[in-house]
Amino acid sequence: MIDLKLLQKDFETMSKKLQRKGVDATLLEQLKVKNETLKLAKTAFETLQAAQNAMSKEFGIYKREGKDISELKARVDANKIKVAEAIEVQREAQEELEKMAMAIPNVPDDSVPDGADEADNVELKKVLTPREFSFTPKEHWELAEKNGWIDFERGVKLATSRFSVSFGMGARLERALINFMLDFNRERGFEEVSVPALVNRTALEGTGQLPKFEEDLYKMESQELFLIPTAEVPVTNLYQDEILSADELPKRMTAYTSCFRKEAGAAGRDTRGMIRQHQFHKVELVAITTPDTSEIMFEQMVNCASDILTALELPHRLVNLCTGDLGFSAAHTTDIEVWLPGQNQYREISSISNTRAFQARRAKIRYKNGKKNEMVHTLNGSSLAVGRTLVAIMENYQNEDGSIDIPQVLKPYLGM
RNA sequence: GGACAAGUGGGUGAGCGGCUGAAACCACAUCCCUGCUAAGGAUGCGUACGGGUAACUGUACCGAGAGUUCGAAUCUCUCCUUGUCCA
Repeated sequence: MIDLKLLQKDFETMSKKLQRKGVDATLLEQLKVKNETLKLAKTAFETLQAAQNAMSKEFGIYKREGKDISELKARVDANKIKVAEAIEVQREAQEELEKMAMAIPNVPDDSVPDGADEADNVELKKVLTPREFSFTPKEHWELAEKNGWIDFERGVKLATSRFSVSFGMGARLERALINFMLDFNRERGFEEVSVPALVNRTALEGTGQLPKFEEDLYKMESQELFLIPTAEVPVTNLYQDEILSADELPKRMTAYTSCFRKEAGAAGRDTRGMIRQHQFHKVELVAITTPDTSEIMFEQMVNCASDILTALELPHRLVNLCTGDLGFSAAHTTDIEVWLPGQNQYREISSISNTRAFQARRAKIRYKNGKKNEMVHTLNGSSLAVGRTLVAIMENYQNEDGSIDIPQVLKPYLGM
């Protein structure tokens, strides 16, 4: 949620910044007016309610003293109608305001470059040099099928398109990667947590997936629960509606979960292979920090994810997402793209975001700063998407005959 | 799945429909006293939103929602959660 107080105080600046994210200026204008309306409605209601409370108190005194209450009752009854009207006005204003505010994305940092889509993202640095192949490297689906690691047809048979099944070394590699990543993260100070894969509406509103992106979520029919699109949702919401003490910050967590996405807007993209699946494994990093330390944490998280790829000897690069590619909740995001020689391009494998207080305001996560309660900063990042890592291993470690070498760091996890 | 019971502030735990935003205790914070490994005393100590330079003040919140009432932590209903017993 955007900071309504700040919007009120410095409308011009905030409006300009949000327009970079494509938010309609008139919508913000309306929001500001609505906020003022709500304030007036609140004051009106509270004044009436105060009178009501005062009269009710008098009522008790009258009765105790045996005085006649008929005149007082008439006054109180008349006021009661006004109170009822006032609260209705306030409730409506509140609802409308919330509806508008919840649909507005986070304010992008000034460091976020302008741009329409991923083509405008800015490369920050490259890590490791892609290897030279003496043959034409194959794409991962070809390698996966050739080695019997992944069966795309049977995934479709069991569910629908964009589902796959891993067999043998493919399945074992996934498990090895998950364990390797969790261990790696733990050594960097992230506590491992295991969380539900189904969450309620409140949790998804807290991290910003709802109300705007419901069409990309799988929803249960029997009750209002959704399959998580990322572990960011349950892990961040662990502390929803809590006031943390300063000395328990920063909180650093890592979790492995399956993630579920309808990929509603991605029809026709990456239809082959396991780049874009409805269900995929991911190891996630989540941090909750004080506002003044969130950028340091951000660096640590980016490094953590990048270092995993380095340990796996996978060439990759860091890019700063432009306004058009930036997610709803993020103030700024660094994507990590891994080199895929089969596709001859870098592809996203991790996304690390600082949402600053945006999610904290929605999820009501605060901490005690001296006497005052302040919003925390929340950050999240993948480290890494397991399926895509497997893809990267297949394409980067392939041999001319189609066989695939195993990265050195994974061998202990495979009993090799 | 069925029966019963309970859900109060960081914790334990009182609470008659008005004098309860909520006793008491513990924890915590500040101060005082003492000078020895521990104790005593004083005060303070929920959250959100609004008004005020400030002291302070208004409204709401006692699992959630709805209702009865001039007035609800306290009565009624629904739901959720937890515990116990039965299947």
